[in-house]
Amino acid sequence: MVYRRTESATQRLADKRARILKAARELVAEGGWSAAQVDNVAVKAGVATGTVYRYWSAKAELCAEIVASVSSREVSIAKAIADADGSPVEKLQSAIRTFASRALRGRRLAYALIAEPVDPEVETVRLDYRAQLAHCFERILREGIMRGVFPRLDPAVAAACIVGAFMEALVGPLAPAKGTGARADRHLIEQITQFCLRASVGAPE
Amino acid sequence: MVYRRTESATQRLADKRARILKAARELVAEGGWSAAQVDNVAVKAGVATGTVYRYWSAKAELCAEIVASVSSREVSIAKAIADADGSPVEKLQSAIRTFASRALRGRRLAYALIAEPVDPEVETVRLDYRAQLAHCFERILREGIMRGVFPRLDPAVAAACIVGAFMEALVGPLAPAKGTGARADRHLIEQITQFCLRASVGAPE
DNA sequence: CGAAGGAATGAACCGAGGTTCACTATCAAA
DNA sequence: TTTGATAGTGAACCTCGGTTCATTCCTTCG
Repeated sequence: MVYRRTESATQRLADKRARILKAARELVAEGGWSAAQVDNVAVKAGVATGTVYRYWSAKAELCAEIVASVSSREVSIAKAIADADGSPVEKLQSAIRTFASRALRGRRLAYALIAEPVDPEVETVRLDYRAQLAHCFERILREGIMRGVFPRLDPAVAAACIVGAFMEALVGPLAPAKGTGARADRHLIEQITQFCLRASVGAPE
Repeated sequence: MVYRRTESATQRLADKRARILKAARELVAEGGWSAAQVDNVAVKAGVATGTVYRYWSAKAELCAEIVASVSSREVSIAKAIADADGSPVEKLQSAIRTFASRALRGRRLAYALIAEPVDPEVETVRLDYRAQLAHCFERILREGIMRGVFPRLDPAVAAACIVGAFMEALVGPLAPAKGTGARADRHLIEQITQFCLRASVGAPE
């Protein structure tokens, strides 16, 4: 008598896995990595502590999966922009604006994923994400330089500067997560975009 | 019979205090905050664990003092530049270059002081430092805008962008502390300066 | 229904690291 | 030299969080 999982049973498992993952992600989004203790996650997911270890062999793996799943979405968006048609200026502007506005929608999560350090294992995944993101900017910059519309600059350094600039301006000073309202957010995004654009392109509008 | 410390005894105490502080700072400079465990610090300072608590009531206080002492020097330098005579462009350039080159001399320490999170208590001190630093840039920017030599931009946001830009470009990608040599360092500093300058001033050279 | 095996449980375990404290060593005043 | 007070010691303690595992629950299949 071999136990064979029904389709619905498999589904239930997957659901539970997803539920735990979601709970963990939400905790990170609310209070950063330190809020995502295994016990907390379990409680929030309506599950026992040990159950978490049925799906991930260690906490670090769970965290890594959160980083990977959330950030892969962001990176693919950035890639799409970099690959699209259009002038480098437009693309750069679009990439910065898009990324900034998306990050603002979940500041705490964005901070946790971009800046807040974690276990070395998770760190690897996170740095990879950041590198990929920077790489998207780098490609756009490089294109602009080749076409002669951007001034001569080291694309790698400039890309890092761009990433750093909105990291700090968006999620850095907001550590106490002040909800400043949509109006202020728009202003912030606009200013950051201007800053990076001017730095990369030379002239603003 | 009242015990009164001799001058030399007081001196010895101060020396020991300084020695412990230095040991802790060096550990942070080598391996970040996590390397500065109380036991490690004590060993490095040639002192027993408990002795540390004779000079600081908690580890957080020791850490806070490290942050404060190192960063106050940096801030005062930045302030001096902001206060000096000269055109805003020159001052901005000088401030960025100075800060970047100083940070590069001790990347790991710079990272720990600028970016790496710690206990909330220490965090307060660190954020204060970062805010002061940003404020120096903000003042220079504001002056440039008032004089009409800088384009219109939100000085607070731009200052945050500047700080973030070199934070990322200088100490961000260097997590594995790659010693790239003086030549590469100079290039890096030059590029970052250009980037920030162009963003703030409009035209590069 | 009943056996078999996977899924879930949560209390106990364990290591890491900060902190304490009873004790010893040292120093200055009498 | 004795004595009162401070400095120094380091093993033990405590807390926090991740991990384990003996036990129980639940689902499938004969």
